[in-house]
Amino acid sequence: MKKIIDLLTEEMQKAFEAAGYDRELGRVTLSNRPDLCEYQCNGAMAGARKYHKAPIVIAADVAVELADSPVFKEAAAAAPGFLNLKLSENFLTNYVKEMRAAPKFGLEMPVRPQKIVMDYGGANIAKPLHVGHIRPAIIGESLKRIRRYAGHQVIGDVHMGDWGMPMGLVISELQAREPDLVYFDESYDGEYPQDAPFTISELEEIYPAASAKSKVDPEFKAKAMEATYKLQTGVRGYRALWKHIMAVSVADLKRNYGKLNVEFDLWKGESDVQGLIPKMVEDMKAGGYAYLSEGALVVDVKEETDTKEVPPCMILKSDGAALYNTTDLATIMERMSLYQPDELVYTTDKRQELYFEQIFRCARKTGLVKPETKLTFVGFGTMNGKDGKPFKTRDGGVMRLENLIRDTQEEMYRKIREGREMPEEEARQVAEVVALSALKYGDLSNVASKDYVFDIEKFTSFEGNTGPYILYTIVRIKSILSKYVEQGGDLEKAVFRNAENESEKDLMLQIAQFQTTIDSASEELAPHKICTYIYNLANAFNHFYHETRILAEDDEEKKAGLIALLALTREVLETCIDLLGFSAPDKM
RNA sequence: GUGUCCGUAGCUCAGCUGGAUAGAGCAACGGCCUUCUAAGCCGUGGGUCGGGGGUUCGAAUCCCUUCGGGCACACCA
Repeated sequence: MKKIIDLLTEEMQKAFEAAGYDRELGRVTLSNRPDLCEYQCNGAMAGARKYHKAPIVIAADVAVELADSPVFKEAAAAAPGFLNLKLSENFLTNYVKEMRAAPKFGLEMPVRPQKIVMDYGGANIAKPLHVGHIRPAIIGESLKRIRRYAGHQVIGDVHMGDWGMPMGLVISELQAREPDLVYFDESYDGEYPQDAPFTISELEEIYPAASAKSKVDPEFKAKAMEATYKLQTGVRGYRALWKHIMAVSVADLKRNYGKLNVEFDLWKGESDVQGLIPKMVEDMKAGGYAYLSEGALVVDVKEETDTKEVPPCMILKSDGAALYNTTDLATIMERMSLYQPDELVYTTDKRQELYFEQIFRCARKTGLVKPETKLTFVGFGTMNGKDGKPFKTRDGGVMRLENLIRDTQEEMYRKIREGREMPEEEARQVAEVVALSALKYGDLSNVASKDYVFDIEKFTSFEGNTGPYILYTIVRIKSILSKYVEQGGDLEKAVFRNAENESEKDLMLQIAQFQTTIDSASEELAPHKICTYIYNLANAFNHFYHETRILAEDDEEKKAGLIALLALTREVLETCIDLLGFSAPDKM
């Protein structure tokens, strides 16, 4: 179904036309003076010059045409030339009624759905996730859900760092500790064991140890480099060991991302595209794109219109080795051939913007992507501590993501026990759900590209613009609805009635903004717009709730109408938080 | 140096395809629970939208300039 704003604009355009003015002037917007009106149109002022008339005269002419409108209850011209609009209750009721009956609340599906690959994980093998991984996970997951809901086909890829020196370091350290492992016996030609010779916690200890050792022990470093080389050239035992590292690590990553309610369709990594590199490089040379500069193989990506200097995109280092660029370009190539996507979306730290600009230009120039393939970079800011600097543990280290989640859960648990009578077990479970909302809403409610301050007190608060406040609102609604059902009511049969007061109408007006919100959040890749929306919606509901008796209403038809409104509010809120990547408990 | 993002209430932030009196939350203060979750609701105080100039009937929003800050600028990822 059409967005409410479009229906209003159509009605307004008809009125402009009927009054003898250009219909294009009839654009309706949300009111910025809620005390005066619900929607407004500023077209009369824009048309003043064209028609050599005072804006107020034009506005008055148009208002006359709207006198019998079935859409507007009131259309008043106000100085200097505003058209102040109030909706007819019938129109609004029908609109929300239709929303509840329609799939996705009437959100229009794209004429041509896009196939989109989203790259948003960036986890590294053999290294635990840390706080730096939280933003790509939260934002990327939400963007994926939003675009999917908007009707597109989205493939999420974690794109792991699973190749290169870190792998060699782990293998060498393992060899130093357990030289007798069969993997290091080059004469061995039997099957390797099914089970890995280490656990995830051992692995997590091995890597930092190896990394530290390589910085002070040149001999060890040389060994690690050799191991890296052997792995990359396919020495059997090293490959087998690497597979163990992968399996153990990926299982752990899945568990940790799972805690964040983050899922990937693809668990591909840098290793998957290594085989594509030689041909890609050859093609770039053969096509005349790549040339040697200061010993390195590069592709120029400057453009005429540049106002800044854009350095060339490096394909191979001067020693002939591949680098991150090489892998990223090869990954683009692989994605194009496997999935033929219409768009590739990268969600990474905004500091990588120039880098991706180079990569995108290079991919375009060398024909890795089609001219119409969209390449999108979504850069996010840093999560800072209260001191305004990148978030650190108390002793200045990098905090594990697991610990950040755990701390948040504990804080949430403490608050629940403080404010509610709830058995410990249940409180733990509720705390988990609510903590996730605190973490995610705290992140997503900010504009993604900006830095934000991680304030556990603020995020876990039940007051103000927070995840817990949204959940609390949902829980209140759920509670009433379940009581209504207990008393023999049927949610599906509840029929809307016209709003009888301002707070009820305002709630309906808020609900009717759903499609507009989802559309712009999807197009602009902006989850914070959904946060703003549900905060407004939750406020509208709480205001309404405060002054309306629902279950105590004697008039059964009226009660059913209120219930229908509650049910729809709940459905919209729950849909929205699902797009943000969290959910609500039944009680809290 | 070049480019880029940002500067809005004491604090944390919305608003920026120009529109009426610049909005929230927190913090402060004051009200509202015999009634569906008071983790709620209502109200009060708090601002030269960094400064200056311009465009416009109208600028937090667009343009220029200036100050202050963050970030990025080929062999890291």
